[in-house]
Order: sequence, then structure tokens, then C-alpha cells
Amino acid sequence: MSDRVIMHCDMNAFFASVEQQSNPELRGKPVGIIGASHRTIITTASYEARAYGVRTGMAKWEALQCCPDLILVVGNNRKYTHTSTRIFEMMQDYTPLVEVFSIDEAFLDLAGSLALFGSAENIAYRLKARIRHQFGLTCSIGIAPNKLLAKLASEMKKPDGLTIIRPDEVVETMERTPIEDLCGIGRRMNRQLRQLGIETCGQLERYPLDILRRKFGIIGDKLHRMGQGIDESPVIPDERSEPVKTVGHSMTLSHDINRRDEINRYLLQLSEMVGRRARRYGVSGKTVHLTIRYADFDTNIGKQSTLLSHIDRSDEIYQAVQRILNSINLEQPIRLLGVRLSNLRHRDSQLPLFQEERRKDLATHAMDEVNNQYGDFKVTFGSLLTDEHKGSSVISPAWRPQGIRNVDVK
DNA sequence: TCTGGGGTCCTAGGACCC
DNA sequence: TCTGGGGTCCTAGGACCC
Repeated sequence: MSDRVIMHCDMNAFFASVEQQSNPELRGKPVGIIGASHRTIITTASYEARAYGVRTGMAKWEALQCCPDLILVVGNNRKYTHTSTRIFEMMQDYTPLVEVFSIDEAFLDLAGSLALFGSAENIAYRLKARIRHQFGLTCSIGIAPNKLLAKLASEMKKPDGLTIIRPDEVVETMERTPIEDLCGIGRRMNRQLRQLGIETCGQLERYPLDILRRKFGIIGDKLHRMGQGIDESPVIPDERSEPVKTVGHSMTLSHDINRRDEINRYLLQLSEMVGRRARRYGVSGKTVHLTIRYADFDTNIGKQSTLLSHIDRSDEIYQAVQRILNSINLEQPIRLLGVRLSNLRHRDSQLPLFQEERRKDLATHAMDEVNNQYGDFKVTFGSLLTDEHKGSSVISPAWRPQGIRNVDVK
């Protein structure tokens, strides 16, 4: 394992850069990519916007306070997924071992490619040149003996960086690297480690392992290894990746709501979104989750219910969600609603026995066909047909280009 | 017009079985 | 007449990632 060569490639300000490429008027200007709702946040800021202090996750109004000239662009997911897919295909020219980590990041295992291409550095330059030439985009690349260090390396120089951590440089690098720079140490863990006086990876490595274990359980061992820059996890290409475990959608409402009929309309829409995606993936689920965030933002209620059988039809999901909602005593107006399906397995392809069930299945199938062909919500349940419920399909950075390949069969 | 949306993994407690 | 354990499944909540 010690002679692995792993590359991590991270597209710079991906959504914003794609927009600047397709619209020259945006080039050189502060651009923030946002969602369609007025309660949206900045999903990506161009480097010009970052210079003003605009950051991912900021509320729209907050970003405008940092940078009054900020140009806000509503994200176009289709454009990003299209570009992203083509970039990942390009990476396949250098190794079949490409792990898509998010819509704009991937790991490549290059150990088997060096004989053909000379060196990992050489591959990095070639890939960068092609991405720039074909898409007008830059990326930051890290090369190291494992994924943890490759990701750390790619973060070191942005934009358009290339950073290599060689095996004999690992110890020195870890000595000066702040713990929060590691992927896996978030805000909370950073705070807890700092309370122990640990600020750098070097200090983390030297900290007594038994205390880490006592305080963090099995995570303690992981932390100890991370501090040394050790990570044995393999690069897993999509076709070998774990099947997806949950399918869900949630939405922050344009205004806080109270009325049950309004709540139901959103829940029906969410159930339809979840059901449609589950059916597209060919899975059904046995557990249904309802998520509610109250107007105060801090109170989040999650309630789940496991059914007697697996379901994938939107109306069945909706009914289950209804039952869960009935068991909750609502205490505040609602800001966000979410529906999720888990306990997934391959859908049973057999048609149900009863006439009524069969009819519903066929109707569902017909509805899916139209939606697959013409886009989401061209055909849907009658109660959804208001302007508010046109349902913009959302893509997240957790998106995977090929979707689900295989699903656990239990 | 305060703070999105998609996931994964881990923990901890309770029910239930043998 | 004291409360053993191992296993699985379920639920709720939180940390973390992009």
C-alpha cells in the first residue's frame, strides 16, 4: 500500500466558473450562484466575489452586504452535470480507477498508469491543459500516497494549483498542518481537539492514543492515524461503489406555514419527488422519514416509521408520511419539510395481485414515462398544479453522474 | 423577507428473541 | 424469587461531507 499514487482533482469555483464561461459578461466579475427561492444561499462564489468575503453558505442578503455589486445567478444544474460528466470521462483516459467524490471532485488511483504516462505530475499537467482547453475551467490538483493527503494537497493551492506531497515529505507536512484542514475534522471535532490543546496534525499524532480512544471511541484510532497522514481507503470507481441507502428530498418553504392543507400539499409534492426517483432507480423502501424544521430554525424534528412491506409508489409514501405527521403535535410554524425513503431494496418486478393496486401501478408508470421524457412535474397529482409547486429539480454536490448502479438485495 | 439540499456514518437506548 | 448475555431491528439525533 505504501507505493500508491493518488490524485485528487477539485474544480475551482465550479458552478460560478461554468457560468462565467457560458456568459462572457460575467468574466472577471463577482458572481454568486444561488437557488431559485428567496430563502436561498450562495452555493458557489467566483474568486472575484470571494475577494469581497463572499462565501459558500452565506444567505443572499449577507453576501450582498459583503459585496453590493455581486451578480447573482440562479444555478443551472443541467449545465453543471453535463460539464461534470464530461470531465470525469476525460479522467478515464488516464486510469479506470476514478472515484467521483462530488459533482466537482474526483480521486484517481494512478499507480498503474505511471508506466504509460511517465509520472503523476505529467498526468496532472495534461489533464489540467485539456480541461482548460475544452471547458475554459481550472482545477486544483493534489498528488500524494493516499486520499487523505491528496485531498489535503489539492486544497493547498487555489485556484489552478498543483501540489505534490511525496512519501518522504509526509512527516514534515503533518507537523505544520492544522487539524481542521483534514477532510473529516469538522467544526465540532476541531473545537473538542483544541480543548485538549491539539492544533496541528503533529500534535494529534503525539497525543496519547488511550485518551483519544476514551474520549472518541473508535474515532480515536482514526484520528490517531489521520494525524500521521495514514489512510488506507481505496479509490472506488462508480461501478464498484456501495449501493445508495436512502432517497430523500426536502424543501425550505417560501414562507413559514401552519395550515394542514398547505403542509399536505408540500408533503404530496415531496412524496412524488421521492417516489419518482426511487422508481427511476428501481428501488423500493420499507422505512419512511418525515423531517420538520420549525420557524425558529433550530428545532428539527425527525420521525420515521417502518412499514410491513416495501413501497415505491408516491401515494403510498404520502400516506405513510401522513400517519407520521398525525403523530406529531406541531408547536410552531414550519420552515422546512423533508421526506426520505430508506431500508431500500430492488423493487419487486411482479405486478400486484389486486386489481386496484395494478391500476395504480399502471397510472404511476404512465406518469413516470411522461415526466422522464419532458421533465419533472409535467404530469402530477391534481392538487400540486399551482405555480408554487412547479418543483425545480435541485442538484447537490453529492450528486453522482451515473446514479445508482446496484442496490442491496436483502 | 436570516441561515439550501443531497447524502453517509456513528451512537445510544429500547423491544424482542433465544 | 437475584435481573445473564448475545443478536437483530427500530428510532432519534448529531457530526460530517460537498
